[in-house]
Amino acid sequence: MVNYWLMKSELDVYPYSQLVEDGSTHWDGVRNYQARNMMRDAMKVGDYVLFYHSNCKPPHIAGIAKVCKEGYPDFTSWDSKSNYFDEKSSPEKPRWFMVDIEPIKPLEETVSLDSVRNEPSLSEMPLIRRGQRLSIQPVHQNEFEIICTMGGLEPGELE
DNA sequence: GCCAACGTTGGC
DNA sequence: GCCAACGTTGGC
Repeated sequence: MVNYWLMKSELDVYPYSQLVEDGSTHWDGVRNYQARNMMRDAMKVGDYVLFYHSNCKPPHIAGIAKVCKEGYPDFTSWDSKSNYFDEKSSPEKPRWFMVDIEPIKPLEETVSLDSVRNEPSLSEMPLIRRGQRLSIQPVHQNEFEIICTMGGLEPGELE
């Protein structure tokens, strides 16, 4: 069964356009256990991802991506030169995990945080809950489809 | 196992 | 730059 997710990325760190340029990317650097568990245990190849730009005005959902590789150890965690280095993680005992994602389609029109907030059928999304900082969040299928539609895409015409 | 101090996220 | 929310750390 296909699941749906939202992943946050700071606009000036890794925008959706960079994902398009790269063709795919490994989602390294997540150092939060809840987010790790979702990547390690729950995210499956073929799951859809809303790609969210944070730290910009206005914050918004920029495009659709797809999981193309399931949870595996985040090798930056044992690279002492990496910003994401964690001395408690090793290839033998990895502490952190990541997935790979690939772009599917940018939204025709980005969907701002405000418009999510103003859409009653999206009122349950953790994204708009005050103080919600999780960088990966589960999304319901109907929420995913509503956002696609708001962004000018037919949910059915995604590959 | 409690909880205060501290760090990070991220909208505003 | 501010600050609310919340996760983590570490002393006890």
